[in-house]
Amino acid sequence: MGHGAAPAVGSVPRTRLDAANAATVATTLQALATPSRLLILARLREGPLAATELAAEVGMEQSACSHQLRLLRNLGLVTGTRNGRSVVYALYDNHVAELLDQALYHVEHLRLGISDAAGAEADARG
Amino acid sequence: MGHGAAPAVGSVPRTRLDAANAATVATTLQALATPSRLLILARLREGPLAATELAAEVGMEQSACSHQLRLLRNLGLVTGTRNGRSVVYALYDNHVAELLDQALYHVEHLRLGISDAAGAEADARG
DNA sequence: TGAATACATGAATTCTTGTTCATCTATTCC
DNA sequence: GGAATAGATGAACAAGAATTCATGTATTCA
Repeated sequence: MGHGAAPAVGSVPRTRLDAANAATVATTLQALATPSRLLILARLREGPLAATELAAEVGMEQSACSHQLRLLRNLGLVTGTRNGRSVVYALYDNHVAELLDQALYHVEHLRLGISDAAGAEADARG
Repeated sequence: MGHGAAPAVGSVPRTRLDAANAATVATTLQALATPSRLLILARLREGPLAATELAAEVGMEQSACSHQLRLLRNLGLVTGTRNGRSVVYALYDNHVAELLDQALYHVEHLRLGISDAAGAEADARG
């Protein structure tokens, strides 16, 4: 396969995935499946921030960012707490931060093997 | 907030996420953002399997499953190796397995706090 | 060689989703 | 109260993606 086994980063209890859970899990993971939301979460990973500043930092329009923030709130990934005129957003808890970290880490390492995978795939198609 | 900090499961090097990377990372994470692919990956997590059997086990039509498998192959998440008439699919490497494990683990724990988050959110809007 | 099994693929369709635009609510300060 | 700032939200639009259907390719076996 040309790609050795990766070192285990951390061992985590395995969750059994049935068809019923798949839908809800997929819904939550969709939060990480778009560049805009990924940037939002990555920025909040570094600390809380008001909505407008957040939009500015990730280069989105206020409205678009607000829509995405609502989605992330509904998924329970971020919280928004009013502070005067502004609403300060933050990651909900450590699970979100770690989910992000793990996702970025593994995806980055996966991309190192993509050309490799393409080659193996070509062989398979033979 | 009603939700304490989660115990750190494993510490992983932080990846800096800029706008350029966000798109490619999001593309890869989309593999986990759909019930069908999630079921496919979860099944392969338990061991390699031929395409038709895989489709049967996750309850998909052969064609639909094949389309998703192609996508997963192009992302470098799974490999398909021909074995006689059948093509045996497997997770590409340990990073895929761990990404899956971590995602399932954290999402499951996130969902425990969702009603909590909804409450906090209502307060914030108040 | 011909039938049967196992996958792959292209086109079409339908559903979902992200963004924009316009507008609306809430809060602060005069 | 009125203006200004900060966010939220609904409708509309555009783009993307998942599934189905029909068909194509590859391999085995008689």
